[in-house]
Parts: sequence; structure tokens; C-alpha cells
Amino acid sequence: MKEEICKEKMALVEKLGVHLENREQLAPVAARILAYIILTGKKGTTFEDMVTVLCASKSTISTHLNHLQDLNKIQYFTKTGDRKKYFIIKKDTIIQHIDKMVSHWDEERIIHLEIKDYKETINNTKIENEDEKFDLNFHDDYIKFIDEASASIKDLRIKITDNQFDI
Amino acid sequence: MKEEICKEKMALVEKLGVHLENREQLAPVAARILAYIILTGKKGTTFEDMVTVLCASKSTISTHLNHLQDLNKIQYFTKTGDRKKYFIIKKDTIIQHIDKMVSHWDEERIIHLEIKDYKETINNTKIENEDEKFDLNFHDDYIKFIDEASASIKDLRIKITDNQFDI
DNA sequence: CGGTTAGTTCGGTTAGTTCCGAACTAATCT
DNA sequence: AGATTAGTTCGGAACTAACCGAACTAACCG
Repeated sequence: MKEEICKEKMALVEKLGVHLENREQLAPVAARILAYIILTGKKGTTFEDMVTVLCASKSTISTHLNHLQDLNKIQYFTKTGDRKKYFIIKKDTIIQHIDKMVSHWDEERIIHLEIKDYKETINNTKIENEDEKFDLNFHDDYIKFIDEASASIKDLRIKITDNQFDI
Repeated sequence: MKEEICKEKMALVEKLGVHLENREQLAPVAARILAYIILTGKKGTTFEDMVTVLCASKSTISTHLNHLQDLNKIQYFTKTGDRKKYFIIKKDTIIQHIDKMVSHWDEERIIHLEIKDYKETINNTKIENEDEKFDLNFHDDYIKFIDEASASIKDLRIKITDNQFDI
């Protein structure tokens, strides 16, 4: 029975790993480390543990573990009389993820405005074929969507910060 | 004056190129091709044109141009008595982008449900320390956000399909 | 037919990524 | 002090991605 759960866990680690590898632009093993840490939860997981369970070398685990700490995605706690570090994901990971989405949309907003600006200049300076002119309405609608989505996710952010969940 | 606009255009191509390179996971030159096509608009741009203006080899342009067509990001039209192809971005690019966002959220939704499911199993089977149990509320709230965001972007999709803008 | 235009395909180079093993450090235990 | 535990650092092997040049094809022109 314990083995079955372990199998299920490792299957999920691989699945979540692939997802995180793409979403967070991480190396395969780095993504699996993160997935494993997420699915282990509050009790935490150790360096050694990950070396054996993820079948990776100590150097690989070490490098990626440090990288994930640099990225502020994980942290560790310790136990008195125990030299090991127990890794858990950063409590504010979701907030970070939300903030990243928001800043990503901000970026899109800015570039859409810039493109629209450029297109307007062209439309006004070159008095060329009417039907070669740029359409601009789309940019306005897209920006409106971005603003709506940002507002909606900021609501979620507030809800989460109020409740202070862990993942 | 024409030169100034050209400089401005190429600066925007680089900027939009970097943005698209990340957003669409394209090779640098592929992203610049797409950016250049977007900023040239309805009059279209040719193979040769891009070779000179983007300072890339014919083989590079050829490969990426075919790749972008495979990805359904660009298309071309022709002129009678003219052997060249005039590339423009696909009219439904925005719709594609929106659909990609939606399917991305669907994916996230599924994996969150799977993780929640796994965590529930663990919480129920192992009757371990109460405070080692997984928190699950976050997943529900995140899924709720995803559903809201999806709904909001689907509204935009309808608005756009009704109006049928070009980019 | 030969020449030009428009584009493709192939092989190779360079750059960069990902991971590993071996040798190392640094703290703790006996 | 010597051994053990916990982890780091370095060099390199294997692989992948991105681009280029050169040689090619395919259509049309005169």
C-alpha cells in the first residue's frame, strides 16, 4: 500500500515536473525537484532524499537546489540536533506566480501601446492606399482585456494574502 | 525622414522580437521575422526583403519562414505576374493566442485538481501529525480564478470574432 | 537553349545546456 | 585525531539549438 502511494507520487512528480519545466523554464531535474518538494509538503525533504528518489547525482541536486533558492522558489527549515536541511516551497510562491502574471501583462500592455503608437504614426505620415492602413481597434480591446484580467487576478491576490494559505 | 521611420521600425522589430521570442518560444531570427511581418502590415513583405533587412542568410529565413507557416502564424498572398510571395500575419493570430491562453489555463486546472486529489488521499490515509497535513483551500481559489479569467477572455474572443479585426 | 529570380536542402560550425563523477570542504561524531 | 555526514565545486562528455554558406531545384524569360 505504501508502495502504491509512492508510485502515484512519483508519477505525479513527473507530470508536474513537465508542467513546471515549461511554465517556469527550468531544467528537467530542477523541475522535478520543485515538483517533489511541492508534493512532499510541510514535513520537507532533504538533499539525500532527492538524490535517491530522483536518481540524480549529488552535484546536479546541489546545483539546482541552490538555483531554486536563488529564484526564491524554495526555502528550508532545520531541526535541533540534525544537520540536514528540510526543503519546502516558499510560502509566497502563489503570490510570486500571480505577480509574475501581472507584470507579464503589464509588459504586453506597454508593447501593444508602443506598436499602436508606431502604427498611428505610419497611418498619418504616409498618405498611401487607404486599405494598406493598419487597423488599431484590436489593440484597444486587447488592452481592455489585459486590464480586466489584471484586476481579476489582483482580487485573487488580495483574497490569498488575507487568508495566507500554504500551497 | 524615411530613414528615421525605418530606424524606429527596426528598433521596434528588435523589441517586439525579444518579446515574441519569449512568449512564443521562437528562435531569435524567427521572432524577428514575425515582428517584422507584424509591423509591415497589409502590404506584406518578401523573402528577399527580410534577408536584407534582418541581415540573415537565405537558408535561415527560408527555414524559419516555413516553420512559422507550419505554426499557422503567417500566410502569404501573391500578385499577378509576380513570382514573389508577400507575407502577412494570419488574420486569426489573436484568436489563436487567446485559444492558447485558454488551453493553458485548462491544463493548469487539470493539474491543480490532480494535485488536490493526491493531497486529499494523503491527508485521509496517513493519520499523521495534524499540522503536517496539506492545505487545500488554495487550489479551490486558484481554480476559481482560472475559471473567471477564462470566462473573461472568452468574452473578448466573442467580441473580436464579431468585429473581425486584423492585427 | 542559357540566364535570371526565388527559394530549398544539406552539412558543418559555434554556442549553449544539462548532467555526471571525482575531488574537495566543512561541520560533527567517536 | 580519524571517520562520517552533508554538501560544493570543477572539468568535461553528450546533447541540442541556431545559424551560415554552398550547392541545388524549379519556374519563368528572352
